[in-house]
Amino acid sequence: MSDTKTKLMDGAIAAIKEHGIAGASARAIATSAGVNQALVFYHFGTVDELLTAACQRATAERVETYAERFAGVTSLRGLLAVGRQLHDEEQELGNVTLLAQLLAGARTNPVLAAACAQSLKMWSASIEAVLTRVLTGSPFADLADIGGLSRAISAAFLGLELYEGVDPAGAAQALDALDQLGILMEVVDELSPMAKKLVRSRLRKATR
Amino acid sequence: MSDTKTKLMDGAIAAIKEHGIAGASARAIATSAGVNQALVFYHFGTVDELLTAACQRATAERVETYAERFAGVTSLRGLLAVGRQLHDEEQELGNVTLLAQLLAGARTNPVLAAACAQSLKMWSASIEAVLTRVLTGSPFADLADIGGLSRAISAAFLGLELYEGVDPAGAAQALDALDQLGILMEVVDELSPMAKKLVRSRLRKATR
DNA sequence: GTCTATAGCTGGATAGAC
DNA sequence: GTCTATCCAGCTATAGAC
Repeated sequence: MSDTKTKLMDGAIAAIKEHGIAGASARAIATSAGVNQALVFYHFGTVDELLTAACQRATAERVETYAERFAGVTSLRGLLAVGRQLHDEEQELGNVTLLAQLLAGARTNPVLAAACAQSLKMWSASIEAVLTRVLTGSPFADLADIGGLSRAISAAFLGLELYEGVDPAGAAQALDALDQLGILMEVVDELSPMAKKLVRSRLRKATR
Repeated sequence: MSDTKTKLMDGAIAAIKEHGIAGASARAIATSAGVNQALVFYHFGTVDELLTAACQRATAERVETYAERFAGVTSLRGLLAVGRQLHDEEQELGNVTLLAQLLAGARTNPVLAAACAQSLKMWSASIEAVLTRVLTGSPFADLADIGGLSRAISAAFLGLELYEGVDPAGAAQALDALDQLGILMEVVDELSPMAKKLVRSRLRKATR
């Protein structure tokens, strides 16, 4: 991978963070990257292709960074705690903004949509691995759709990111509420075997 | 309110739905509205001001439409059922896309950000009213922060909307998982008084 | 691979006739 | 209030020198 290509991908990410997806033009990207504007087209053909490549690389990098911490999670609340760390750190770095901007852009851009779908899958897969580990033996493990739950969690964090942009206090409040939901699930998990059995059968009945 | 102003707001919404926030130019909006491009500036000063006005009007209209159905909700799962209806219908109409696009645009546009914050508040307030009614007497009513929970729900739906754009099957799966969470909360709510008391005390302890 | 220069287009915004 | 005409900025993309 040539040095210029890397610079351009970094520049693309910086430009989206600074100007939003609408302002991430070849010129803005080249300026951020400190290279000539024409090189965008030489190396990537179109701006969209560059954005796509940058998106994939950035997500892979971030998922990698969190892999270790996800691996250490042993409870639902622990997962949320990592989620909050992730939210705070990525907020600071502007990385989830990035994904939200790319997703908004993906609406009217099929190339970008494909890249975004893959990025979301990377995050969901990380969460799914944790959930599978953590929920084994709990009353919902056999009933709940772990894949669905991990996607719901990914989506919630995505929404929170957008929310944060316009109402930071509200977003913090929402995170606290999610924590309480996690507590609820764990509390149920720690009930006496009899109570647990009851919950299990009610859950089963309700899902029919 | 003059006829042209109304046409322009309708046109703005149509343009965002069709071209995304990045493609909602004065020209595109005027074409959608069937009026002259210069009238955007005569009536609203800037494109951003027009987008802001259109966003507020559209949200108020939609919240109004759902007020009655929200008022009829008597359980958490009932709320989610209305949420699914809302998700499906708004998906069909493209209205939540609209909000997501506006939120993405708000990142780099303070005027729009203020309008979006108000729009989100309208939705959260609707949900909060339902939650307050539905959760009265349940073990989490006095512990859970209802305001936070309603914001979390708003955020989750927002995120799902973006998710839907790139992975519709995954979004549907996520909604099913949320339904199961609702079931869990209701099951706990229907436990024997003794079990309920236990959950309540565990919840209290865990939130400390 | 990298640069300059530029063609060709679309965008926001305004002046001025009606 | 509405329309035409237009200015100018910024955009993608390419041609061609180095």
